[in-house]
Amino acid sequence: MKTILLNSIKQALFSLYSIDDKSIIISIEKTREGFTGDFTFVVFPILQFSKKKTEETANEIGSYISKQCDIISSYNIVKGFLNISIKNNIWISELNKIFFSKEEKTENKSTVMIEFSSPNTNKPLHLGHIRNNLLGDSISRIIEKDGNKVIKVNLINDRGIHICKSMLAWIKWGNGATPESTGIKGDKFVGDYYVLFNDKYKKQIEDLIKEGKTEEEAKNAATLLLETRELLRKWENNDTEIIKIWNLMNSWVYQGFEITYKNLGISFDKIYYESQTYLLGKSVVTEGLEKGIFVRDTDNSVWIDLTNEGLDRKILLRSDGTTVYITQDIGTVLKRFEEYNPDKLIYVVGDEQNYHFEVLKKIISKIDPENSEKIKHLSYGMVELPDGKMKSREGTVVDADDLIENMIQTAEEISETSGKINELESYEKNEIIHQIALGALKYYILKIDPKKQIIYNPKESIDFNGNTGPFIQYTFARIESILKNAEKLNFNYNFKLSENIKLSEIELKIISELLEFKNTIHEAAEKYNPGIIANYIFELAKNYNQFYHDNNILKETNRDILHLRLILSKQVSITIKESMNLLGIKVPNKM
RNA sequence: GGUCUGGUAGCUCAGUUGGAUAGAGCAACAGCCUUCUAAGCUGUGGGUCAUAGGUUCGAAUCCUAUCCAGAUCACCA
Repeated sequence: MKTILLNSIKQALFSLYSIDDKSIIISIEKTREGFTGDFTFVVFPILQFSKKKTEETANEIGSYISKQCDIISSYNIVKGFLNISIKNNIWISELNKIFFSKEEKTENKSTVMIEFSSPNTNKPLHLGHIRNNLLGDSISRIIEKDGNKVIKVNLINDRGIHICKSMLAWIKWGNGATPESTGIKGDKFVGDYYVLFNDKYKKQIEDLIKEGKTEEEAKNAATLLLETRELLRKWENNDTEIIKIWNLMNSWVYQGFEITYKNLGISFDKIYYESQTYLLGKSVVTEGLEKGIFVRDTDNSVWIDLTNEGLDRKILLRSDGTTVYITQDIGTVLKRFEEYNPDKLIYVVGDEQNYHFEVLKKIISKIDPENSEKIKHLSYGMVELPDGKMKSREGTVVDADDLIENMIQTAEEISETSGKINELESYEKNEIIHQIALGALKYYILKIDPKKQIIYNPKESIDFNGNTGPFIQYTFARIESILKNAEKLNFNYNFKLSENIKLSEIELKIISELLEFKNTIHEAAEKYNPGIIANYIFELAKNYNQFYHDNNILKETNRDILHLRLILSKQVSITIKESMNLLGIKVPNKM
């Protein structure tokens, strides 16, 4: 419909003022609230070609297209704005089209690999990780829905000096305790030992300073740190005893993560472990050295000089030959292109690493220029508390499991008061409450533009009214209830709507929104922004609620109008379900 | 200090790539349940779009400077 209109305008411009596509970008937009019309064409840019007055130009275009194009019912002009109204029956025929068109399976346009989550095995998941997980999961769904093949990957940070800290603490002070013996969730259990290590280490340093050492000396002399380093050496030399403990502790963590992932409804196609990838980049660096991309310093460390490109010098191999963070990233990038040859490789990582990814792209561009352009860093703002950053060491962390548990409790209370699902079986009730709790949480996080930071105030609970997940779920449940009651009317949905119905303003608005669904998905996929989907559903649900309030659908006596309203409702419910699914949110039939 | 990101109603956020009178939701206030689910609907109040210049028919949107907040610039990851 929009394309027909656009083409007609293009034709008008060409035949009236000989303007072709290339000399100017022609676009139409939705008519603003408060003005008559469905679409608006701004004529100001045309004046330089028409050399006529604004009104006159607008009039010429208006009368040309309304003769040419038979979907137009009327037009009006306000200043330089040409407002065009579309015939009523065209809207209905468009609704017929989307309702009866079978979901065409689009061929996979391209293959997109998305890395997200990437947890550290020392730290239980907190609200920051939740944002990462939800963004990664949602954007995967959106890109897939937009017609691409998506591979979701997770790279678990399971090695390094920090992992040795919790291992050392457990060996020294754990007395053989396990998550089973203590009843603590696996990832929390290990996380506690990490905290314990830091406490003891801090104390040791304080003691050393009291003995008269400087802070610097104390840090190097602390036996705990020396022992940790020794542990790391043993690990890297494949010491069987250490590897055994490492495997054991990791298995606890993974059991814990599994529960949280399941609660969040998140899964991966492939899981990488850093312990298996951390050596990858080394050979690439050696090759690069020979080609002169990298340089070796006098102390034997290897660097890349990016000062010409506005960045700094960056180390790639330490003087002792070991790799750093970015070295393994170089390796995994190249390996992924080799194994899967994705058209895009997206990293969902916080904006604190913007610089890291800038450097990574630059480095790859020197080794493999073609693929470097396919790397995309989906950067998002940190989640912070009103008084600053969450710090696991200081205990100012909003724990993922606790937060989910809180949400479930609130959902339960609200549901209890409303009493609408009280008579259900408890397993069914719990399922619905879980859906609502997670709907509220996910929507709350995802509706915000990823690049903005979120300040989460634990004292103000996440809302269940207004622009929220539950509001949309509620709208869906209401529609489902209507459709269920409508079954008694034995309505046959399989014939097309009569096009002679006069649509109300709100009906027209809803139809026009339904028509935008596909474009919205595409836009969200292009911009890597689930918030666009969230805003879209909210608008749709809000308008539907107004429509619901204004019309008693099932009491309508005119069969044609009843038919229209049922199909409209059904299409809205389908659209809500699909778009909520893009945010990873389930919608209940009752609530 | 250099670089990057953000600053829109008391609070949380939109603003379709430069268009008309800047919009929602919370919170406040006033209404609406004998009628398909009131987690809903309707209405009222609330703004120097951080500030100052510039670009043009037209700026919250583009440019420059300044202020505020955050991130980053490691032989950490």
